[in-house]
Amino acid sequence: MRKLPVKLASQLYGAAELIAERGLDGTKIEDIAEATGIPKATLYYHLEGKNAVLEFLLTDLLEMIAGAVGIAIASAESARTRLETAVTAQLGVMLEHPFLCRALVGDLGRATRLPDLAVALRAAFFEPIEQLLTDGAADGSLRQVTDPSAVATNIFGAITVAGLSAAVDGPLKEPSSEAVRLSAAISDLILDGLAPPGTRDALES
Amino acid sequence: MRKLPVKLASQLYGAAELIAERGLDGTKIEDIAEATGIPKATLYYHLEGKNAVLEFLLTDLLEMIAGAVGIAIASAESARTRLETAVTAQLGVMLEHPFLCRALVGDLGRATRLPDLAVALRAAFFEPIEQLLTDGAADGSLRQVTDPSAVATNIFGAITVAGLSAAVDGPLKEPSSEAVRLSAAISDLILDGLAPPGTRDALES
DNA sequence: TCACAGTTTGTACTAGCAGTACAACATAGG
DNA sequence: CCTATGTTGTACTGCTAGTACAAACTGTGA
Repeated sequence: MRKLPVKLASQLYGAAELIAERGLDGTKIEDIAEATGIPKATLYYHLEGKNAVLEFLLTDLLEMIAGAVGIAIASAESARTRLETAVTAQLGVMLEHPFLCRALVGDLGRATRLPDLAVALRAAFFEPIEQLLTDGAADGSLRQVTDPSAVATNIFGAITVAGLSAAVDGPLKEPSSEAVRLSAAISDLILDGLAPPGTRDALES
Repeated sequence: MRKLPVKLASQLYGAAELIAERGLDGTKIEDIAEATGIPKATLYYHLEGKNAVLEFLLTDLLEMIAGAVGIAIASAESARTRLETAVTAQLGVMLEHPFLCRALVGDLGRATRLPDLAVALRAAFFEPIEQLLTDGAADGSLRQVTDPSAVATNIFGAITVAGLSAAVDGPLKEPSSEAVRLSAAISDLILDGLAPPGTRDALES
């Protein structure tokens, strides 16, 4: 795949809503052509097919997430604080782009069958969290867990499903404040847990 | 859709792996016919099309999950204990049926566009958890949280993504012991949280 | 044994869409 | 003004979902 000219790339976003709504298979190339204003022949000149349209859009989303999370975890704060910031950052990007998220969830199967995308997905969502768990155990701001990789998957799942649910429920007027609200619930859960106060340390001793 | 004769229903499972591997759109009706041993004409006599094949398989999976979780939460234990049991139950069913899970994740978009299935999905995964949170706040075995619905979504996400990841990584020799391992990690996280011992109550006071 | 309803299955067909081919045209840089 | 590269319309091919239908098969009940 040649590198897409900037102008076309931006037009391509016009197809996101369509794909989110109907899925890639329910969307005809002609529909994409019409929605984006890019003629079919031009689409095929630059892209290798329908899948490439989705791949382009999703790669972009994942890069945005990876970027935002990368900034969040690069600060000098404790791992615990950076974890909270990273959660908010990821949700923030997801809620800013509900159509891309819906396209992602809608064609997750295809996405996981696109090898580059699977790697990008891991890099954007999963690896930063795993890193923070390690950092937190080191700097003492987070407890050492038995199975860090499984816990990272769980956190990743909690965040991602929260973001996807919100995206499926529809676009928001205030994406960033909603991101703060949802990430507060996640931090509340994964930091303090659900055991009633006082019972936790007792169980561990 | 007429009710499918039992014999055909059981044969239909032979298509699960195929659909998991390639997605529904990558799977030709002829392939399904060959894999299941049911001729194409017979498939169309009983089912309304490709989607109906997927719908049948996924409805079955969701019923199994709803059933297992239903048993788990019906016991007389504390809500906290029932929550742990329910997590294990859900993961158990998911890990027993990796191909169905992969088909589900692979065609999640289509699944969410099948209205019946979306309802079944909520009933199987989400609602039982929400109920347990309420019960736990009532019986004192779980802490009262600020936003129960958001927290339920997070737990639901943690479990589901754990199950789906395991399914995507491939079938297991020992699904039930793996389910125990994964659910231990989840319970560890959602009950005790990641804050180091001693810091939690201080923060809350 | 027969009649009849429902089921099974092979074969042939239709329709719609992804992707290709290609020629005419536009544009920009040297 | 010449050549590279990009743009676009049009026409075409090939594949596959889904349909049509007739022939055969199965079981039930009289």
